Amino acid sequence: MSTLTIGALSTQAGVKIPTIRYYESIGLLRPPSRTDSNRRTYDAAAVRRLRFIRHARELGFEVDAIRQLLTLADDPGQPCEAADALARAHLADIESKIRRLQALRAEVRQMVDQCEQGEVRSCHVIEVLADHAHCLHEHH
Amino acid sequence: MSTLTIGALSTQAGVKIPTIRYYESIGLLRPPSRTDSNRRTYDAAAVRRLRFIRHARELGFEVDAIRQLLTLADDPGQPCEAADALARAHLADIESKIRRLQALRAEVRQMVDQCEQGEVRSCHVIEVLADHAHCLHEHH
DNA sequence: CTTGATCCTCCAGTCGCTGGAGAATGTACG
DNA sequence: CGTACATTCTCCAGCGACTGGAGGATCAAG
Repeated sequence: MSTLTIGALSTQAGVKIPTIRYYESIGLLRPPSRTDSNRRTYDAAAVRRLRFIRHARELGFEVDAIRQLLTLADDPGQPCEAADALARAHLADIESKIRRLQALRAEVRQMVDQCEQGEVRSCHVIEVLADHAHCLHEHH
Repeated sequence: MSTLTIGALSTQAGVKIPTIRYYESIGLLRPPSRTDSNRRTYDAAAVRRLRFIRHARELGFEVDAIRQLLTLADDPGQPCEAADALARAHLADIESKIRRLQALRAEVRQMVDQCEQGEVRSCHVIEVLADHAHCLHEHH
């Protein structure tokens, strides 16, 4: 038998059941056929599609980007510029997040390193938070 | 005159008005006194407190951590271990986020670099997403 | 036939805001 | 003094991407 319950799809794709229903509700997954008793039934294509989604989410793609990637994946004759552009945009996004976090790390690290474990009165952590002027950079 | 309207507090602390009201609603800012016509009135201490909050948020501290930091800052005789521990925990969190993003960057970069700008049929971006086996690492 | 697993829908909550509706004030100008 | 515009008030809904609970129906096994 090649039809799957939502539970089977969940385990095969590694995505929780409420999440699957959520994906359906936002149009990432097409509404599947149903049994007489109204239960969702899926096929192997649904497993592939859901794995694609899961993988893209794990790589940090937003749902909107995934929606576009799925449209592209469904239409194999198209040029792949669009997919490439989405991935490049995502890469740029990741890189900017890394840079920002590295700057934060420097600030917080400095804060922690200068703490002399005394009283709050003279705590560097508290001081830095209270006064921006202690910071490495003007703008975070 | 040393009392401020919410608008003045907003500009002096660099925090939007709805956000100030939100902070009050979640207990980060204490409910201020009011005028006869029910408008909030603040003083210089409120500006300092709100700047502290803003700065901590800019450094990526979660609201819950800020709540604890504020309690500590209000009680200057306490040992600063607790503040230090919060900051260290935050530093560890930032570092783990950086590591995770660097791993993602490697995956996505590889995906993008191997794209040959042909058709979607043979697009590396789509292929990688469709099949986890193409990835650098087993687990993201 | 009964038990327990699985499924259904609907709704509320998470986090940290953000913004709109609609009404009440405050301030400035003529 | 009136009018216009700015500011404030409260309440409520929405973002993104889920997560989980309530309450009820159905299925599979013993």
